[in-house]
Amino acid sequence: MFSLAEENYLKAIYHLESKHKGAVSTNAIAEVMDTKPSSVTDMVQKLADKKVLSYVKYKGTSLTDKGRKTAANVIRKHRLWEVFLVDKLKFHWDEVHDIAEQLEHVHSEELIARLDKFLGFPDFDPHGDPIPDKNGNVKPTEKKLLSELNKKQHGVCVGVKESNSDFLQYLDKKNITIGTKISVLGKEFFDGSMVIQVGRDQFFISKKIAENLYIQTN
Amino acid sequence: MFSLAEENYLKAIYHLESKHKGAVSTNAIAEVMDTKPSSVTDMVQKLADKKVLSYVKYKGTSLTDKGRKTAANVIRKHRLWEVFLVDKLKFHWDEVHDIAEQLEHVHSEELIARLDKFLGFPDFDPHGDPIPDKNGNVKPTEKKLLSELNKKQHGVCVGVKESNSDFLQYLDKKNITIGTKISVLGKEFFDGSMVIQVGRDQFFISKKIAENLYIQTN
DNA sequence: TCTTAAATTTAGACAAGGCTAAAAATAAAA
DNA sequence: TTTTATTTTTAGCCTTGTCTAAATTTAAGA
Repeated sequence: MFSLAEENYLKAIYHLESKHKGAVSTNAIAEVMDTKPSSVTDMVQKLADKKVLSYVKYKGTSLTDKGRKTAANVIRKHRLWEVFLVDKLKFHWDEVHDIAEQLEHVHSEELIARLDKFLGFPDFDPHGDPIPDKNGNVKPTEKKLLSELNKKQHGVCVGVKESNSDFLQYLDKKNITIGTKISVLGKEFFDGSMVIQVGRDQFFISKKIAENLYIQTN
Repeated sequence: MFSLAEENYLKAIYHLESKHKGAVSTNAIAEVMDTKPSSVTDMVQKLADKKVLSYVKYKGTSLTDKGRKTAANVIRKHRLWEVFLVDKLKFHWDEVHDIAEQLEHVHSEELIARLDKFLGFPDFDPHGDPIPDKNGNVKPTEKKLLSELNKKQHGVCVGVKESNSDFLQYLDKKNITIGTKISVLGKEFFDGSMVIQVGRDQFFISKKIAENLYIQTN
């Protein structure tokens, strides 16, 4: 059994590993955890003792299989609770993160199994992120960023990369959500901006927006 | 905002106050919290500083209005989650306590408001205990113990006093649950035992059982 | 009322997690 | 290849919540 703090560290390291390949640096962990590097060193040594990550002084850490599984399980719980909050309690997708952050630490296998069933065994959370299975495995998905599409291509929005509140609210204003069809009408190579079509509306979006929207084409 | 430990102390003191009138003793708190009296003294002094209870050395403590409201709110959350676990996730009523014990500490007013609505604004939890409202008020209910009934009286089971797992499983075996009609066919004054009718079945129950079942008559 | 027993509090210590300041190791620049 | 800058670790301290052992207060019995 892991403490709340330990679970949060494992989760953070899991996310960092999936972004930048190779060992995760102490400073990187400190930044996302919003703590001091010295605190990270302490915790990382403790977690290494518990065999959930391997740590080499001054060289960084990486999760062991056990650590990766544990982290994936916390993320599984987080995302299932997010589905519950949005689908059942009718929260908006930009409101659920902090609450799920608390709910993810409730310990009960049975609870999660039943919640999963109650929600209809969802594969994705409200932001389009995949929900790991009981064993911590994540189905590989072939999605691309909207910014990778070219003129005249189209696809369906299947997720967002960043999910901060401002961005999600922007998407709402533009009626873009998971499942929305998006067509690229024009693309400016100078700054990466695009003109896209969403439903009957056509509008301009910046490169930054296009780089944070995942699209499935086919 | 109160810590997990503080919320648990407030809850325990709330329950103790409702059982035995007058100030709550340090030892009594230590017993239900499963800690040492010295730990209780520390915490109680801290909570007195926070104005949620009044404490007189060697004399015991009692909740202030603020403390009572805070405690009732934790209990409100606990009971709403229990309703969720039983009604929606199909847990059995003897399985939900430990999970609700964790869920009750999730902080979000909005979450509880929406959960309440989702559950249809229930008034009682699966054990028949009343759910306090947002302001910490509990509707006074006029229920009596089955042991207070006499021969030929009858009523409907509206709750249980103790809710330990063995007792709840006994009730299940006898098909007694919230809403079950119970008639007293006979009562032995020597030991307080009874013969009761539940559905088509008639059977003997001990005084101890009868003292732990709440009945509404009328 | 005096004495013993029970309840309660104080003092001092510990583990978890975090912080600051200083030391050590690595990386970058001259 | 030195020197400087950055990253990481160590050492020592703090807070929360807990414990044990000892001291103190209250309650009970003779």
